[in-house]
Parts: sequence; structure tokens; C-alpha cells
Amino acid sequence: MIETATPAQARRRQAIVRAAEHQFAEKRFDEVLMEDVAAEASVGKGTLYRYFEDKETLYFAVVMEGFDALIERLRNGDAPQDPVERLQQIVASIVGYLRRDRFFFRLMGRDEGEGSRRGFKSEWKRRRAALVDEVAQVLRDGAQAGIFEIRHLQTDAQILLGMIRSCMRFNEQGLDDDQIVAEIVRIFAHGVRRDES
Amino acid sequence: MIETATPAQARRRQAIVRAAEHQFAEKRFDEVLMEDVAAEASVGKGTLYRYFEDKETLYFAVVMEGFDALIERLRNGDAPQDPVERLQQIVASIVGYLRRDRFFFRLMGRDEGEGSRRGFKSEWKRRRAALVDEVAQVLRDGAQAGIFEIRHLQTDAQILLGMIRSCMRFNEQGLDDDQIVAEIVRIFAHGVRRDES
DNA sequence: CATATCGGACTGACTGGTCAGTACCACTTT
DNA sequence: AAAGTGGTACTGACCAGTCAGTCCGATATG
Repeated sequence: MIETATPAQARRRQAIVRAAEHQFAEKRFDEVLMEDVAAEASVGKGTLYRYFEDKETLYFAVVMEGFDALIERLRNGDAPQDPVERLQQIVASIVGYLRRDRFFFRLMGRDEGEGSRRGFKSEWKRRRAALVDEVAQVLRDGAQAGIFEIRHLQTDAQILLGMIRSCMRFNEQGLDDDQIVAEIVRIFAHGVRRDES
Repeated sequence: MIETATPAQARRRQAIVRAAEHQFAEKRFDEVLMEDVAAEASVGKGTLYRYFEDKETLYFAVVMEGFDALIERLRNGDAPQDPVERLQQIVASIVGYLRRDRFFFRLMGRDEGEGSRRGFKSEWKRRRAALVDEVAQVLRDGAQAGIFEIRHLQTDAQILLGMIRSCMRFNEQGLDDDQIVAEIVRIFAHGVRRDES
């Protein structure tokens, strides 16, 4: 297990994670062979085990880094004032991310039980909570601005994420990203809009 | 492989499917042992193979029967006239089903690639499409009644399913079924409600 | 500068354990 | 008696993980 990394090592590590990500995106855990991951990363099989303790650990590294990348993405970027615009921005951001990182379709709906050994489960929960909070933040601000009516903050954020996920996942009508974003925002923003009547 | 079934065989088959369903709901495909399925079904391991060709086939039988049961459930029941009530009814129906059948959390978001061998994949798609259509039907009727504004029928149905799924899946606020249904219907029905202004 | 020595990263052929699937038998059901 | 069944013991394919050996750059020595 390599701890401190030279730039070359960091690059190699990333190559492995990327290869694994690709493999896990296409196949079930048991269908993914460490050999294939190694081959795709242009690395000897043994090298995998210098960077990751075992298959399970590699899998979770992929998961965690995916979450981190997305959360990072959401945190950067200047937030518009208008709540609806802000909602639109965050949805677009997530849609854009999912477009690139197919693996995340699987993550965003996967539960515990898988690789429940060690502290994976709790770490997984923590990241997911961070993602939800990032979305919830937007909703809360919209509520404080008097634009949204949010009844269950966390749940509503989950709902929004679920909308995005399923929409991208089973996009059989072949909508492009802009259309998807527009449709989700239309439904959700209208849906939670405070009723003035 | 048993083809035509006596009542006793049908019962046994169902016991196997139920046991498998339970196992697959808790664990990853490779973590589920055929032995455990057999034990839980109170059946000899060899008997499993009289009813199902192999593990993969058993898995897909579980998937298919889950879909069928849910679709069946949605088709039965008298549909109210009012579109919003009807929406509420179908959401409640799905929520109720998911509450009982934890396995379905996993299904409702799983993609191809898994057990892609043979015609499983296409069969899977067909069932999922049937489920989506069942939901889409409600939306279309609401649109024709001039209550809903539906821009992308299939996609909107997918979105609704995604809302339900993620809401039940990560229900960390501990909402009960009625609250979940109410919140989803509130957001979705308002979201797609035709704007008269 | 050439050459030796060192050490750590890398490799892939190999191994050992695990389980899906099978074979069998004594027993029950039809 | 024919067909099905639970139980158990078996086997063989498969693959995660290992490790003896290679490679390579960096430092030391003549």
C-alpha cells in the first residue's frame, strides 16, 4: 500500500480508479475482473494491490471519489440570487456530471449491505448526506426567500436527486441535457413554489 | 426444469422465488449463496435447479415477477375521475408495494449489463416499459382533461417513478407512507399543473 | 565516465479457497 | 412404480490475491 505519492504514482492511481470506474459502470461487481481493470489501466495486476487493499476497497475508492468530485463541482461556481435560477444551476451541474460519469447512475441509488464490511457503510452515508445537504441548501434559501414551500427539507432534496437520476438513466426519448434540466426544473420549481392564492 | 406445475409445485416454486427475493434484497449477487436460498426456502439445493436453470435465471425470475406483481397491482383498482386523485392513487399504490417488497428498490434503478446474457436484457426493458406506461397513462389522461401539462410523457413518468424511489429509499426523516405520498403528489401535481394565468 | 550495488515499484504466472452446479441415495408423494 | 424431493457429498471452473523474479533509476565507487 503506497501512502505518500510521487506525481507519477498519483497519475497511476488515478488511471486505476478511472479504469475501475469504467468497469464497474458496465458490469456487476462479480463480473468485473481485477485482471480487466489492470489491463484497462495498463498496469500489472499486482500493481492494483499496491494501491488498493482489495477489490472491495477499490470499489469504494471509486465511489468516494465520485461523490467528492460531484460535491466539489456543486460547491464551486457562483450562486445566482434568484432561487429558481439557482435551482436550475445546481440541476444543470448534476446533469452535466452524470453525463460524463456514467458510473454515478449506479451509485446514486445503491444502498448499504454491499461491502458492508469495515467502515465503508458509514463513510458512504456521510458522503451521500453531504450531497443531499448541498441540494438542501438551495431549497432552504429558496424557502427563506419566500419562493419555495419546503415541507421536508432532506426528503425534498432526495426527491430532486431522484428525479434527476431516473430521468438521465432511462432517457429513452433521447432528450438532451438542456431539455432534461428544463423539464426537471419546471416540475420541481412549480411543484414547490409557494402558492400565493 | 419443471414446466407444467401441480399446485404443490407452484407453491414450492414461489417459496424459492420469495427466498431468493429476500436474499437478493439484502446482498449483492455474488454474496448470495444458492445454499442459503435453498435453506431459506426449506428446499434441497438440487431442487432449485429443477425449477431454475441457474443462479442468473433465478435472479431474473425474481425481477420479472416483481415487475409483474407491481404492474398487476396498478392495473387493478378502480381509477377515480379526478386526475390528481388518480395520481395520488397510483403513487400510493407504488409506495405501498415498495414498502412490502424491499427488493424492488434495487430493481427500480438497475440497468442492463447485469446478466446481459441471453434475452434477459430485452425482457427486462419490456417490463420496465410496461410499468412506465402504466404511470404515463395517468399523466396522459390528466393532460387530456386539461389539468396537467405534460411535455415529455415517458420522461415525466420516469421522473415520477424516480421521485418515489429515492424518497422511499433514503427516507431518513422517517416519514410514513401517507406523508411520502402526500409530498410527492404535492410536488409533482403542482409541478405539472397547467398554468391558467 | 564506466560499472557495480541497491531498493522499491512493477509484473504475471501461479495457488488456494470458494461455490455453482451435479450426482447420488433414501424417502415421500402422486 | 414413477416422479419428485431433501440432504449431503462431490468436483471442477474460476478468479482474488500472492510472491518470486524483473526492471529501472538513483546513488556509490574506481
